[in-house]
Amino acid sequence: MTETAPRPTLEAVAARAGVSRATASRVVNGGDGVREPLVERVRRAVDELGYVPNQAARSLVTKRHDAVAVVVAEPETRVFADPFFALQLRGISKELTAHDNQLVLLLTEGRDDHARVGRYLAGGHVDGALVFSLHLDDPLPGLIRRAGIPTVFGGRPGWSDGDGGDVVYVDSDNRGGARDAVRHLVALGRTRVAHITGPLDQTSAADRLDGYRDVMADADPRLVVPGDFTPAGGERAMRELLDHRPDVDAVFAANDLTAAGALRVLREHGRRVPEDVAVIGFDDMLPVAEQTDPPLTTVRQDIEEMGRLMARLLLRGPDGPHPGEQAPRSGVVLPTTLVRRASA
Amino acid sequence: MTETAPRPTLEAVAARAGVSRATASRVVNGGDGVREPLVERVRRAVDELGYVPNQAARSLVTKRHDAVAVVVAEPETRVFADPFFALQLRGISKELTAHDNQLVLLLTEGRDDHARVGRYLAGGHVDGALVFSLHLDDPLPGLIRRAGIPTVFGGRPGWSDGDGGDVVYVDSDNRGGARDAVRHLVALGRTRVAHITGPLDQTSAADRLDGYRDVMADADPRLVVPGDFTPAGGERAMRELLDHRPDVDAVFAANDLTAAGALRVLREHGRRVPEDVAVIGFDDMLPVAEQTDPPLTTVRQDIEEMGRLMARLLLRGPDGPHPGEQAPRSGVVLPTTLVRRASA
DNA sequence: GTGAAAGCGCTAACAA
DNA sequence: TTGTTAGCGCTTTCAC
Repeated sequence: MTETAPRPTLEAVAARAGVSRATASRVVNGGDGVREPLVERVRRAVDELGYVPNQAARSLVTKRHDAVAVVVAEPETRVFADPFFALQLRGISKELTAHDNQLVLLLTEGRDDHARVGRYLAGGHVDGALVFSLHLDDPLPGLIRRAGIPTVFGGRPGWSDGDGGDVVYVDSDNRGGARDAVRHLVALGRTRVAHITGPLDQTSAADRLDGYRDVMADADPRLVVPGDFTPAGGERAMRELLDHRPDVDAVFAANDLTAAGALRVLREHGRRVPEDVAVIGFDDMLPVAEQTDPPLTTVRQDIEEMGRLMARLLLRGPDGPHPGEQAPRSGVVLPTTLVRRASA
Repeated sequence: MTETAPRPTLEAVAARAGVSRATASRVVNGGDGVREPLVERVRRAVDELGYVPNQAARSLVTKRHDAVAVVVAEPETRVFADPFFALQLRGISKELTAHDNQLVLLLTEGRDDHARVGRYLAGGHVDGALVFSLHLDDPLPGLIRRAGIPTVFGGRPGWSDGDGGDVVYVDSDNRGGARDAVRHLVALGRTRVAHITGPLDQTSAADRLDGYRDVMADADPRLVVPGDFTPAGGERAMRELLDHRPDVDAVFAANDLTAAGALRVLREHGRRVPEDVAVIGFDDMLPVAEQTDPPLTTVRQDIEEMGRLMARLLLRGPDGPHPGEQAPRSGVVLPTTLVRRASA
């Protein structure tokens, strides 16, 4: 990596504009309290020299970094196999950019990485962290709390906080969305509504199951079969379902991928969808939901907005754009909507 | 964003270990030329205090940042709708982590963003950039070259470099992979092999078309129809194909998504795959290729490895881990392999 | 081998 | 309003 040409310093700008470094600094940082003609001269000098502030020097004294870490625990490849995370990332990026913050991405792959991430966060490189922690037993949240930097979680964390829930997170209404889906199936006249769950150590999956149970309180336990958010898991579960309860007339799958798998098995067994079995997914992952046969009725969540909101909450601290307005001390839950297509 | 507790400085470590700041610094940076007992004492002090070096202070003097920007131009949502980019990102992240570098993600959404990114890169926040620039007319590459920082491109850039090709990039062998695919179809005895292209302003798509032509030099031009890397585009193209050349007996689709669309239309028209029409995709995007009906024969590229390699090339400058070993002055092309499943 | 001291580029008191 | 000055925490000559 070759060394680049030395860039002009504030000193150079000040000299060229015929002012002190302090005044030049003031102009660069907004120009409040500097008389117009001077502002003008400094601005010109900045342009002519192509001056860009040295962030390291600035951080050294301000102790701010205008950077936010996005931490993604990634025990499984799955996290990346669907566009879910990418969409959140995009929302986050947009919001951070709007506030002139940089996005530092921290991907973790195991124990060693956890230590590394903990060190990084504790090391004061960033002003805050956005964390995607998927599992109940994830050590990451603990590490991060110990690092003592402002944090917003993506999805409701699985652990309960010892001292009473001042954990900030953004989640979508998994339980409510599941309820809507199942109610829709019931309204369609289905009476033997099954549920293929997600991995229940993730709160999103657990919440969806709860939503199902809210409506189908006393359903046959055999109508609930475990899945894992993958198409293969959906196939397996659907076979089991067909085995134990061949009379099943509706399936609420924990996500679209699972539903896609179920759909395939149903076709394989000659069941018509939705005539014989109605199917509903969750996520409204377009590339999946629109491409299944038939297209999938599903529960939509605004994933990009979740990302934006996370960033907004993080930035909205005492030093944030709205000093008065306190960040919430716990979770924010975004609504979901049922999207009707052909499968139910 | 609340201010966190003041962290221990090198000064504190030195005091605790009973050495000078300079010695403490030496130990923290590897400990060369410091006598063992002192090293030991400093190490202990670091642990006890939980000392983490202040990166801003360090950068201020070293002018290095141990950070690399990943720039992703994202004119279309598509970039994120497939796991392609996510996989590269993962490869990049792994490699950077191994070299203690941070990953700063820069997502761009339009003209304004370009200026912002240019400023950031020129501003000396990072030691280098990994750039994904998809289109021929993208202004980003120019901006970045002007920023004058070491850069590696993901995919062969569409523009040719004025002063003779010292553009470093990593690509996979799109042309060779396409050739293999088409040859395989020919070997199957197919004589009317069609190609559904990708967007031809992307070099990957253009190269795949070239590969097709290498083998099918004098095919009916109507066997080549434009697609856009999406399933919808694949459907459209397949319909056109069936219209103009109902006798088509094989299709090489520019990517798996396109192939999935084509497959659907073929089924719709009662054509059996592979009996009536053999189909091959490109990418081996598992969630797509394995889940189509029938599972897709396709050309695999090692996407994660591309990411790793990009990072490795960037880091391998004069200051990198292998000072002697120069980075290549142009492109590195990774091989592809044909993965046989049921569709051809 | 170790320490003293200078200084990276910037902001923020404080004086003027 | 503007300038002077003192660091922020670290690395790196340069003496010792």
